[in-house]
Amino acid sequence: MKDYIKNSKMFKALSDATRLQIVEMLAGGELCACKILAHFNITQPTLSYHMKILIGSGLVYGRREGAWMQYSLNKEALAEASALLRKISLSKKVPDTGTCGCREARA
Amino acid sequence: MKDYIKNSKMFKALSDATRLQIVEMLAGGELCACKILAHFNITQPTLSYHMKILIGSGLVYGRREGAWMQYSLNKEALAEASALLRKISLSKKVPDTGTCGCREARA
DNA sequence: TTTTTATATTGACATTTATCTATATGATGA
DNA sequence: TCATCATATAGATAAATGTCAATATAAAAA
Repeated sequence: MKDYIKNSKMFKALSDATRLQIVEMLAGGELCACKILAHFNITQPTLSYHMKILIGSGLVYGRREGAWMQYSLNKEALAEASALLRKISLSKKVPDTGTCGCREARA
Repeated sequence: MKDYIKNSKMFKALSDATRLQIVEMLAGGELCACKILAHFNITQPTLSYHMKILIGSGLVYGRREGAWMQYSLNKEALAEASALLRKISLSKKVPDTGTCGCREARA
């Protein structure tokens, strides 16, 4: 899978305000689904849906502990996403060809 | 506006593979719309739509230069997004209360 | 085993998204 | 001014998204 597809999937997981808050909550350590649910005005199936997306993106791990689900961050994945954005933010300008070239390219 | 709403808007802008590629292209410096368009199999109105979203997210600047639109990165915004993810990826575990507490909370 | 608790899945639905075609606007050049 | 080029907007549409209620599944407790 092309990087920009994998990465866009990660950013998609972070593109929902609820999911972003969940990721921030998990920064403090592993949490049970019920604790996460208590912080939002959403139903249990909706949380389950969001967690599935977060896990599918690779940003979050889930493990069953008896009757409960425990969720935690994949910090490596977050660090990679951070590094990608940082690399772009630090990128150097490549000398360009002067003008735009739209007109010329068509002539 | 709450941070996680503003930030989720930024990540939403990056959550589309085409837009993510555009941001990566802009890492090399300012580009004219026509040059960006040439790299994708999308129509001009579709590109216009994506650029509007990127600008709305704060990640990209647009300026008109005569008949052309020149787009460039807001590197500060990218650095901020990167820093947010990095902060989360480096976060330390907060001592928890032991067990999950679902059962107890309900009793 | 039966009941209760925690989570997942299904199906429905309204909203948002990405895309196109057609057209409008804005700027250049003849 | 008129024709052309670059971009933006409008309207349509198919697909994806986020949400819920209802139900299924899995584990624990009685």
